[in-house]
Amino acid sequence: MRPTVHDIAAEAGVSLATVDRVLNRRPGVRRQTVEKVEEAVLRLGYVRDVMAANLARRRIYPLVFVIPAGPNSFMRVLEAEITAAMERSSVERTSIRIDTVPPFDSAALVKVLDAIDPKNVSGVALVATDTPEVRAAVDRLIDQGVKVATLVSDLPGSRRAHFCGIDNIAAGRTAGNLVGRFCAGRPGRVLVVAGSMKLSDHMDRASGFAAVLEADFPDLDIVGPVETNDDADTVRRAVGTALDADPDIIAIYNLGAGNRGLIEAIGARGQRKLAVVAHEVTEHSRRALAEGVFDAVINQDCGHEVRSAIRVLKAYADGLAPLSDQERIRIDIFLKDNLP
Amino acid sequence: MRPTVHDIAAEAGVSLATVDRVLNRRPGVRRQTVEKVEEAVLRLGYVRDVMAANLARRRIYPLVFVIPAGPNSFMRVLEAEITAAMERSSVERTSIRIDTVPPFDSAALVKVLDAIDPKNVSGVALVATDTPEVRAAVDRLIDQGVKVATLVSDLPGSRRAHFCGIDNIAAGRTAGNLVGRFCAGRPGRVLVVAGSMKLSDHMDRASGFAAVLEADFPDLDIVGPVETNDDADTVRRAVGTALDADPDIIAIYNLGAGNRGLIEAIGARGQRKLAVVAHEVTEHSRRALAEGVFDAVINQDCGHEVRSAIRVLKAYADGLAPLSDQERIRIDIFLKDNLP
DNA sequence: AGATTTCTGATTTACGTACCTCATTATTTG
DNA sequence: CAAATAATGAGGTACGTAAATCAGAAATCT
Repeated sequence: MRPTVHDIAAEAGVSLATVDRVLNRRPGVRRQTVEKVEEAVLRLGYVRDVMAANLARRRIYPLVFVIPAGPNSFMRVLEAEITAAMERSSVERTSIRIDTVPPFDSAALVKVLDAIDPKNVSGVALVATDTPEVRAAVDRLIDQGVKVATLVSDLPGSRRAHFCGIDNIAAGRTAGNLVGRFCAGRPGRVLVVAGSMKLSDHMDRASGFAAVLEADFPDLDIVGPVETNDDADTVRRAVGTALDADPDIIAIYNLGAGNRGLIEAIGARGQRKLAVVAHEVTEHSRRALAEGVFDAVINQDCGHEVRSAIRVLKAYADGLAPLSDQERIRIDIFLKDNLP
Repeated sequence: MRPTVHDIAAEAGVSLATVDRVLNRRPGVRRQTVEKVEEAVLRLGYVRDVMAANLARRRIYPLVFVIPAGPNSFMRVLEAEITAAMERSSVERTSIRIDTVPPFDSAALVKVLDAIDPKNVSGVALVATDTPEVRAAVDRLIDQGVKVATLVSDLPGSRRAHFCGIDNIAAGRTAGNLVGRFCAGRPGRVLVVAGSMKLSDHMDRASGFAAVLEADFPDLDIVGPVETNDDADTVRRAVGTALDADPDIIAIYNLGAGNRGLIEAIGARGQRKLAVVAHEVTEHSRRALAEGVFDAVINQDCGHEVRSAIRVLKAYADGLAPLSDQERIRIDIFLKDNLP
């Protein structure tokens, strides 16, 4: 049987009330006594029964997800996953709110973050735009006791508790390896399409991709990255222009969103044989894979990311460390055969 | 506020005791009254608070994992993951036991399954050898009220509640696609190495692989599958013999274990350029990937599988349906760049 | 009708923790 | 040394459910 607070009280030779005060960091206990209790906790290997604790304190975890608005399919899937999590909220004792902000607008993001009431919110997960103002706003939240996790795109240099997302440098490297192999020694140029270099995930992918191409596939040269603000129509125009201008482009790596535009641009130039690697399994990219327009899609499981964010924020709110292994998000590679 | 048993009692106009009898399927309630209570449950949208319930009934979930003994790295990693889960057992209210059985020995497996006491075990997860006797033993367990999940290798035709593993036909197809692309149009033969055709996962992979090669890469012919009982030395000898005998082998797909033997056989014939795809990230395959001996490794996250098995068995023991999305195990593709 | 048997209600205790009040004992301060 | 303050103990209630007991009501059988 695992020990209970009663066992701790007996072991430490104090009353239940004192144990409770120590465990919950309430004042009114002498340092000596605190140590006695803490030793007893260690000796018996006591761990708080989180279920009983939550039951007793009628704990609910008010969480806020801050995600970009707009037509970006991936973000809409992410939103759907959050909505799905909201339906489990009564079971999981969470109370989840979604705040959407205009994409690529760090001022708006800061405003939303500053509007969060730390008294009624225990955790915030946000898709971060990597600017100093956002970093400052996040740190302000943290100073007010709110636990913060970044989602999809990290905020390096901030004090966020956790990043729920993939290693984007490695993702870029993976894309480089795939593009290189799919080109199979054929020399040429690779068009790189990005959303915005203000997103740390896009930055990282671009640099990982470039590093692999330079090191392992010297016959392939990079064109770009072209910035499109993740807008499909911009992607379509940019890719079209680039393909028409440069007949030596034999591969495309879209490290951002706007896959619909990419598919349209390629479709309009059907004769051309291109190796295409993109990110995120969505309605569009899934079809493109199945039809052979895309060769591979690199994916992050955003359902996993959302669930992970919730677990992590709850754990931190309880003062616990999350189970690191379970929270690592994989870099998925999807060919048409292993699509889920 | 979510409704409680008290609300149900009031709504149905019965006492708490009756509600309890209905909810826990205890006898002694008239059909009419049962219906009244069930209607009230539906009307109020009552869901049992699993935490409070477990607290009250001092619920622990005694689970048994039945896995193959022997040096198979993947199985040892699996075992390590189960051991890791055992350390969380006090928090997760589980009590986990591992039973190991000699590999490929369905008689021994049946014996172990039959030795499981249904009174003290609520769930069993097993790596199944696909034979009629095992199927029968599993169904016997199920008839005694034990929840059963298959792990890694499924048991088609049995009444197991859940399969914690990947779609192995799709995994084989994925391997076929990778091998085909890595050969880049070069004609030749592909050596297929398997563990045992008594494992449904190996069967499925072989058929998926063959289907893709036949359909999409007609220039590649299959040699094998060679059966090795997942023994590394057997793999080494078999691959060595095949390579020496047939200079047209340009690729190898090892759909079973024994990667160490494969690496040794390839290493001893260093001059030969081969596309190699194998399964499962282990110490050996990881190094082989990093060193360029393997080109890709298809993986199932066995940590995820173990955690999933536990969640699923607990859910079924509580009479709940598991959260299907979270329990789907992905077919991971690993290149050297996206190794976790 | 009376005797059973089958339901149902009322009430209680327990699970492990949180949190509250009130009383009591150390310890420090003036 | 008395007064003030800090530290601790004792005991209770609550969370939502499980499970048990016992008494009484209703249905069924003889």
